[in-house]
Amino acid sequence: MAKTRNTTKDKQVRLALLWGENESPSRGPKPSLSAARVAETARHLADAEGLDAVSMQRVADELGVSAMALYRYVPGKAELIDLMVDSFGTAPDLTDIEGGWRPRITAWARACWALYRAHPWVLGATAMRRQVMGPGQLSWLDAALAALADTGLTPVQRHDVFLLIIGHIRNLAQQMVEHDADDEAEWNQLTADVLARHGGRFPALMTAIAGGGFGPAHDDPLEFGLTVILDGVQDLIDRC
Amino acid sequence: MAKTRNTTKDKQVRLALLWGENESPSRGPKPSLSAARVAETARHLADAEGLDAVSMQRVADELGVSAMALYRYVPGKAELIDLMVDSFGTAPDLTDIEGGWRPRITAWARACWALYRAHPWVLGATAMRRQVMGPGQLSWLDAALAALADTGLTPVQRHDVFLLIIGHIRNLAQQMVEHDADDEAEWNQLTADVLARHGGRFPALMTAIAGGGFGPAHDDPLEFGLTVILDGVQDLIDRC
DNA sequence: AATAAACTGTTTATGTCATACGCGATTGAG
DNA sequence: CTCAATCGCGTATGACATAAACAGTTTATT
Repeated sequence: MAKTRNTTKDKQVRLALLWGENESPSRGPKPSLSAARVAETARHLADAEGLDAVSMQRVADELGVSAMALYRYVPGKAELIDLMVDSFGTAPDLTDIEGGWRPRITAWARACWALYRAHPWVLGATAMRRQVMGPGQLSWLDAALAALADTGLTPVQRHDVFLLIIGHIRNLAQQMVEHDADDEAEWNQLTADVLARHGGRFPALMTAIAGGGFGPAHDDPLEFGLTVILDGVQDLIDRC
Repeated sequence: MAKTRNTTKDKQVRLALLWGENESPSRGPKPSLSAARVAETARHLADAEGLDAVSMQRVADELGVSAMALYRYVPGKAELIDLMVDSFGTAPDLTDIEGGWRPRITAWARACWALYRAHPWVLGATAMRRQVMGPGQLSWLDAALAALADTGLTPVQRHDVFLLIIGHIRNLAQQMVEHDADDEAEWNQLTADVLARHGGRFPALMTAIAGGGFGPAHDDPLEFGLTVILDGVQDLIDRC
């Protein structure tokens, strides 16, 4: 109950924190930390050891304070994660890119993918929960929509295309998280054993495996899906 | 450390459980439950109250046993969730569908999407962790690959197309989880307030909002992305 | 039939987590 | 100078997964 209960006040606090709109207090001791510093520490921790390593206790240890001290700067863990996600700064400037919408949105996608690949925990930090967008995330959204401005698509369609592309990137990130080289081989072996026993029930799968369809991942995982999606978008544009 | 440590034995146990390959013991009292019954109970719980409601304690309560009793049937929570996911049975038969690959894979996608929409927790149950596929999941994979058999694409390409489509479905499910009608309006209002203060930094976004690009979701969320992707796949086929 | 082994469900304990509550210390506003 | 606001912290609390030890039950072996 309390978990899902969100008052409007809570939401305002959450947004204000993200947008740096909190007035600083006049009385009392000088704070030794700041929300940004806490978020930065948590981010380094996530980069180094993954999202699971980010507990309030651990972040506090890293900063040399007690766990409860963090709550003076951040309302709770959810808001801390919001801050971590938004702390990557704004999207790169794509306005100089020549050649129309396709090179521009491609460059956007590559930049976004680079971010997800460098910081895989962002996926877990933004999955399965209401996303509260701060200036950083909004700038990425803005950049993508700007890249699609001259397509002739409607605003709704442009938004849909954006969702499709970010979705593709997130899917790749997901597949990457699951991927662990030494583990991979072992699973493949065990699954092959199982299939040897039950393979008859999955003819298309057996054919695909025999044809190498489950071999090692591509050099450039983004390429295939992005091409397919953008070809489809081109068709959509042509139809209008 | 212990969390990520998986021996080969563990993996074999996990797969055997999923494939129902465990020999039943000869001595000792008759078990009052079974792995399948535990999984079924957990699944009902997840359907009714979401994945967060599925704790070992809660599932045990539901079955009228102590929490630890479950460990006689399931090695741990992760394996229980594997079972829950795989308990949906096999994919529908698509071989009767006329008109080539496109109607077939479309039917597959709609069936898959229906499953995700009816049981949104499946997304959370399969995200961010190594997927152990049982007979149920493999049958869905097999059906999708079979639908793409006559495209002339390579096995690798067919697998990639599959990943693209399942990814699209999962993205929609993700967006659906985040969506909560009463909540939605409130967030939109608060975000609009923020944008009124900082909107100048996001011109393309402001244009999109003014043009209705962030209005209510589509009647058929699957349609747009699926059409774009399959058009792209058609282009790919034509190029070969 | 007697015994031992295998298996049952349970109680109790451990460790991790987020976070509510209240304390004494600090400090700027009046 | 005084005091209320604010600081950082210690100490709960309750949820969670699961390890360990135990007592009762059933069957295979002797």
